[in-house]
Amino acid sequence: MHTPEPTAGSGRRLAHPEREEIRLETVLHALADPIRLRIAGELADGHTEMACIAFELPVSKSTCTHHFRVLREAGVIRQHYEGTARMSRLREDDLEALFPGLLSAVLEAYRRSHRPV
Amino acid sequence: MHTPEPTAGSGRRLAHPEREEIRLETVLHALADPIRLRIAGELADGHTEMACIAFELPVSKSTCTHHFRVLREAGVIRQHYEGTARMSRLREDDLEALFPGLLSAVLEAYRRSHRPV
DNA sequence: CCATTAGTACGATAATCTACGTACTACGAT
DNA sequence: ATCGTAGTACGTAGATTATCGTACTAATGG
Repeated sequence: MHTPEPTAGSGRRLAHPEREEIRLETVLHALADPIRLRIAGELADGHTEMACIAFELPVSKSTCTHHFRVLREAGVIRQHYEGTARMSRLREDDLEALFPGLLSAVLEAYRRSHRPV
Repeated sequence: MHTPEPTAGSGRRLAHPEREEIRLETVLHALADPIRLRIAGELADGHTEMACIAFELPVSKSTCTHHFRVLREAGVIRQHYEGTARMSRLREDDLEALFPGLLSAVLEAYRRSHRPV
């Protein structure tokens, strides 16, 4: 096997769960971390699509990679490459279909808790 | 110190966070565990008030205590003694005031995921 | 070709979490 | 007073998680 992978699309492969594979506990766990909740919050508020670097998170690059992977594997975000940048967006349609009102309630709660009143 | 505590009320003290102290991340974390999600689900569906033993959870007594404490300290449930039984109920009013729609969305999602269609 | 940029993979470490058993306490009933 | 019931407290083992640094890769631009 000298031709390991066709390297389809933009070159790098990203594993996403299918809609039916998304589990409630996993989604809640993904959103229970402050860094990841903030990522979801920023994706929801204005920046529907963002590269990882644009978040300016208070953690190292590799920790950042880790958190985006947790969100992606939980089914909270969808990622694809654009050049060297990995763009992320919320899977609002899938989550809404599976767990109606859940994501929007979390995001609204996030706004209330983390923004000055 | 021979009179350690007034032992008020039903005898044993239980620490609950005030409404303002309840944090979104902590609530999500509390609900992200399968056992605790199930507890919340059973409290929501018919048994507004239940003793710990009545849940028949597939874990030991001490683990059971642990999970109820996580839920209580997160602000998800309120507990009080009735004889030797510790009764639990969801803090629906507090959670609804803080995070509107969140608890009901989680519970509805739980019903969809964990009950046969 | 070389440098830069954006991000991954791997390995380590420290913290946190879940689970358990054992010993204990508080209440109610006999 | 003693017993059973419901649950806690404590110590601990094992798993998972968050964090980091270092080394690497893939795309873009000189």
